[in-house]
Formats: sequence, C-alpha cells, structure tokens
Amino acid sequence: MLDLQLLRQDLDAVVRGLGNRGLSFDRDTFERLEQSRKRVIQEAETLKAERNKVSEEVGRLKREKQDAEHLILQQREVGEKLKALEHAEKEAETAFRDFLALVPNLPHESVPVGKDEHANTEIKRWGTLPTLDKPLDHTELGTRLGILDFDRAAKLSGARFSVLKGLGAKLERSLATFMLDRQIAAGYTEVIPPYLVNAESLYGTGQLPKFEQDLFKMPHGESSLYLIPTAEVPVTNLYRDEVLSADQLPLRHCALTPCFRSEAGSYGKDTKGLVRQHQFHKVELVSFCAPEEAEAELERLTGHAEAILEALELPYRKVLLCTGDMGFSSQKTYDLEVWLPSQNTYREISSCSWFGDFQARRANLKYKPADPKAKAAFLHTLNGSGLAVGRTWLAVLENYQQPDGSVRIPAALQPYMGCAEIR
RNA sequence: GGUGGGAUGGCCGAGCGGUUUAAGGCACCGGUCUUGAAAACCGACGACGGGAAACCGUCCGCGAGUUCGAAUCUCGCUCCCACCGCCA
Repeated sequence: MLDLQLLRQDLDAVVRGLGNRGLSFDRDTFERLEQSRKRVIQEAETLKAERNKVSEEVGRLKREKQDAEHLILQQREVGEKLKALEHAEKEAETAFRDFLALVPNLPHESVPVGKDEHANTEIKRWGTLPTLDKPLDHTELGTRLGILDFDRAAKLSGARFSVLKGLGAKLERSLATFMLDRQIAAGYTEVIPPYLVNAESLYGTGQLPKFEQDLFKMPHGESSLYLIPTAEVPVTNLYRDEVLSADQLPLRHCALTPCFRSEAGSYGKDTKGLVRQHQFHKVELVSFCAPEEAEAELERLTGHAEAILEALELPYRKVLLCTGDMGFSSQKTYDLEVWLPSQNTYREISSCSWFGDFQARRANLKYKPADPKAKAAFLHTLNGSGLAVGRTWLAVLENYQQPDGSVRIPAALQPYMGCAEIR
C-alpha cells in the first residue's frame, strides 16, 4: 500500500513512478473515490456528533426525572438516516481501499527505468564458466543417474512435478541444510512456519488480491487457505499487527519451506526439467529493519545469498532489475542468476528485494524508534532467496558434470553428502 | 467433534445500558527536589480517520442486531486456555 499522504501531496510523483513501471495510474478514478469517501465520512460524522449530543441530553433529562419523549422520537429518524449513511460510508471506504490494494509500489530512485528484462543492469559476474564439450542438461544427467524421475511424478500429480531418488534426494536435503546452516551462522534465526496461510497474510505481502491465479487455494470450512508460494508470506506476517521495539531491529529470519505456485500463464515456458515446478524448496531470508538502515540491509542480504553461490563455486551474475521487471511490492530488486551450461545462459536463482514500507502498511508492521518521544512508525521489510534449492540442485548437476556423465559434489557440500561424486 | 472458561490501551487490570471524556496500577516522558542519581511529589501519556484550526468521529477479539444511547444486553464467528472423544 502506498502512503496516502504521498498520493495527496504529490500525485505527480506517484504517476511518474508508476509510469516508469509501464503503468498508467487512473488519476480520475482515484480523485473521484477519494472525494466521495471524504464527503460521505464528513456527512456521517456530522450526524453522529449531533446524535451523541442529543443522546447525552436524553440521559440528563432522564436522570432529572424529566420528560424526554420528544427528543427520543426525533432521534429515531436520525438513527434511520445514520444507518443508511454508515452503509454508504463503508462502501466508499471499501471501494477506495480496493482501488489502492491493486496499485504496486513505487520504484526507488536508484532503479534503472526500463520496460522489461533487457533494461536490467548487470552489476557483477563471479566465477569461471566450466569448459564442457557437449554439456548435457540436468534432466538427462539426472535421469541417466537414476536420481530424477519426471515420468512417475507425472503419474502421481501431473506436469511440473518431480521425484528425487537416492543421492538426488540426498543432494536436495544436503543443499537445504547447508544453506540453512550458513544463513544461521550469518545471523538469521530459523523459523518453520505454516505452509498453509489465510488470505490476510497474502494480502500483507502483496500476493492478494491481484495474483490469486498464481496460488493453490484449498477449501477449508467456510473459507479457504492457500499453499504458500514462498516463505516470505508466513515469515513477513509473523509480526503483523505488532509494534516491535527499535532494539529488536534489524530482525532477521531464515526459513526452509516448500513453495507452491500454480504457474498459471506460464504455459510453454520451461516445460522441461526442474526450472519451473509447481512445488520446490527454498531457503528464504527475511529482514525487518528501521527505514534508515534498509538500503544497506538490501546489500547485506543480497551478499548472504551470493555467499551460498560462492561457497558452492557456482558461476553467477548479479543483476539490478529495471522498473518494468520488478515485482508488485518491491521498490528495488537484485536478481542472482546462476550459469546453466545446457542453456548457455544465466538463470534466476535468487531474488532479493527491498519493499520500503509498502508491505509494512499492508500488514500493519510497526516499530517504536529509539527516541522515546517518537511515535510508532512503519518499518521496512526485505527478503531474498538464499537460495532456491531446486534450481541450485540442477545448477550443481550441470556445472559439475563430468564427460562420463557422473557429477562431482562441490567441496563445501561433501560433508553433507558424505561422498564426492554421484555416478 | 463435545463441554466449560476467557479476549478491555505498551503491559496488568476494574467496569456489566447514560458523570467512562475507559477507574487504578506498572512502564515510558516532562518537571520539582538533588552535586548526580534513586525515592517522593506534580504533570503529561493510545491508535486510526476527518478538519487550516478549534474540534469532531471511530476503536474495549471480529461481524450483525436491540436501543434515543452499547465495553456493558442478544445472536453468529474467530482465537486462546482447560477437560472429554478421535487421531500422526
């Protein structure tokens, strides 16, 4: 949610910022909704103030054993009018909120303006690309090694699911544990959150109301629960409707969870292999901090994701997303892209974002600044993958493949795997 | 699934139809006193919305209802606690 004050005071800046995302902000609708909301609020409040006064008068008369019948009759009419007005007030309030709920965050000033991923800025490249004559893709490598099975997964669930077996399963588990251990050592407190969340949680981080079609929704009693698309949702919402004290900040959490995405609208994209699945594991980093620390925190958090790739000696590049390529809630995002020999290109393996107070407004996440005279204020939220486990799995297979079809295990991972290769 | 108890400001806790503009306490803040601090005393002290301001409105878990008037009465729901049943 954008700051209402900003919308009122500098609508031009909002229109400009959203324009940089390639969106046109409907100024007329906003102004119409804002004004009708204000009008009906003022009307209702005037009437309520009047009602309260007369009711007080009735109370006084009754106490003094005087007749108040004429006032009570008069009040009945006011009550009727008020009921209608309160209804209109609620409607206007809802229309206004619904409109704002669909408006994405404004890009930070340091974000390059552009329409799609071609305008992203490469920040750095790390690592040496493997020299392979004829690199196989991970699907072929994994299937040949007997550690990856898409056919049987299709039998169980359909397309975009996978079965990992033997050392393939162990590799997934080793990677996840390795990442968690590293991030815990870097200062993140591990949490294991629910994998099913309510609609309020998804609203808080910005997946709802706009992106319901991307989620798996489960009927539950009268309402529904959703499978989490990322641990960002439950972990960011941990402190929803709370006021944290300044000395708790920055508050850093990591979580290993499965992630579920319906991938609606991505038909034909990455249909083969593990790149785009309905279910995958991810270690997520989430940080809550004071606004003045947030920009540096994004660099720090991204660094913690990079450290995993470097520890695993996987070549990657770091990209600053342009305005047109950023997610709904983000104001600045770095993507980390790992080298995939079979595709002869870099593919996203982590996305690290700074949301400003956008999610904090939606989730009512506040902190009490150190200055005892200061009022509670919205804090800043950040998160990033550290890393997507499934994509790391396939990156290891492809980058560490040997001419004979076996796969070496990165040195840092060998203690977890208990072996040096898969063959 | 069943029965009973509960949900009030940052925290504890009173209130059970109209002086509640939510008592009282704790914490925090300002002041007096003090070399400084503590103690004591005095004062201030919630969130959200409307308004240039004065001020007004809303908020006692959530939603409906009764009433001139609801923290207080009625109904529905959610969550927490205890016990029973079932269960990994």
